[in-house]
Amino acid sequence: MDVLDKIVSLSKRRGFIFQSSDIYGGLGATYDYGPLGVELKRNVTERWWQHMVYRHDNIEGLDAAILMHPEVWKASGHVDAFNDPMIDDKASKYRYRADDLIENHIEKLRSDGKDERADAVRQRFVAALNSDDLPKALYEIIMDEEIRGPDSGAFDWTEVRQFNLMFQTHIGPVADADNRVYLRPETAQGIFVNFRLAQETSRQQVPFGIAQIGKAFRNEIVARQFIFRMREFEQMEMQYFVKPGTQMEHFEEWREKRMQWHIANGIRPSKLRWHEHEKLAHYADAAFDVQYEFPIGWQEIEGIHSRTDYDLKRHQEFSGKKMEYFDPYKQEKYIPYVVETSAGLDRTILMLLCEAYEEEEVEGEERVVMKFHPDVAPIKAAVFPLVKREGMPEVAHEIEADLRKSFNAFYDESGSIGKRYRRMDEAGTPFCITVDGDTLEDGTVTIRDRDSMEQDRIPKDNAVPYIQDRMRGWRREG
RNA sequence: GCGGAAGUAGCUCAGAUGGUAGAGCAUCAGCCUUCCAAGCUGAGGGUCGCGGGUUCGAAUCCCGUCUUCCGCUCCA
Repeated sequence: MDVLDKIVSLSKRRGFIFQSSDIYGGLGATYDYGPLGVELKRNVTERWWQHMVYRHDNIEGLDAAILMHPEVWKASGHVDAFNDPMIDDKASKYRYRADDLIENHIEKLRSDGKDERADAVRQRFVAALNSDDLPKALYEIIMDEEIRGPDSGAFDWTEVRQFNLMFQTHIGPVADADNRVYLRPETAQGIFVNFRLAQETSRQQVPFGIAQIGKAFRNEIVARQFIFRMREFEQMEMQYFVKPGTQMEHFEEWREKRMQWHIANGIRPSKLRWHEHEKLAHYADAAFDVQYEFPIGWQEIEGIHSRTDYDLKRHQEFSGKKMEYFDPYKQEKYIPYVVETSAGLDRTILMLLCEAYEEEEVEGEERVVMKFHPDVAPIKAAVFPLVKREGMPEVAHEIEADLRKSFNAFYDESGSIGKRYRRMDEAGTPFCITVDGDTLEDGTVTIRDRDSMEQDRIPKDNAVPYIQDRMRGWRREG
């Protein structure tokens, strides 16, 4: 059983993450956050909002709708980019993009010196891309050119089928092509289309940013690896609008800030790295991803992209509305450039789960402990009466009620004290307070540290400041 | 979506050749216990993923479907 499987199992067992619609057999690549998971998630989004919006006087929040005008996705390029014509080689069972096959075929003709033929196919290909029935047009080219399977060498194809990665729905009770809308495949466009309104109403001046946390949807052909790739997922992103020509300095500034944020959440720097995009998307002039070393390998959790003025320009073109910013000092107008920080919230959660998961050996027994940074831990402290009598439960409940005024706390009197500690280890609770005989005598309690398993004895009334102090000084060991 | 494998209690699994289900852990209650899951007693929990078929009878055979895993394909 590998580590990811153990994390999946613990997530279900302890109430972090469940498969969606579990009692009906589950819904593919869709997951629900349980009682502990939702706390973890709220802590993360809260920290992100604090870090991005409250600590910067030039960043404003936004919460745009999931449904948007269909033209948005034409302007953004998603209608084209998220529609792939696919064809299967029946011999090898491999699937290919039909347009790629034809482009490669044209390349091959050229390298064989058959330029005339290549030009003819190219012409037909361009016509096909603009045709009303793209799959059929591409299929006919593949047939006429007798393009063979790259892996099998066979000429045995299925029809060309159109894959659309955007979820569709309809406005109004009657479903037809005229009222089709999409569930947003990314949150960024909600920021771009609101750029002018947000800027004017908040009276911000360039450079400034708009931050948003929200759901996005992609009808992924393959969506696996637990919550790493889901069909419904959540993004935390900020678009920073800057003066053209200054984008690289802001790009570097945000790269540094975003990396520090992950480290501040308790991720070891050795498990994080930058990945630079070799081939840039059509809109970008620089793109770096933050990657984390998951049990499944190094994978992206956040992208820092310099998107130029592509998006605002496209919306200006498609909407006919000006997307320019007027600089009152220099008396000049321009379409701002955009530096984007876009983090996957669910991937961040998975990263925190993977980072926290530890198996230790304690006196010959295995101990599973989630070493979350205390600030993201779902439960900050648990309170136990050592035994269920002599008034200890009552005192423990009083302490619990006191703790709950400051943060999420938990009470447990069931099972041996050691068992209760281990339960809280799996929940990642950093502190456990135990009421014992001495508490009844002198009002002190023991407080046990999740990571070291060491105990301090403190006055019970000092529990909250003690915990808050220890949370501030927390460092991941190792 | 294609190919392969799998789907039995919350978890990990056992149930040869078809005769209507078990274990350990977990959970709950009680006892015991003055600090790191291991004592005692008892309880709850499964129409064996779902639907259909074959059969006197199916967890066990056949078909479909859903889900998961692996390999493709895709990935702003």
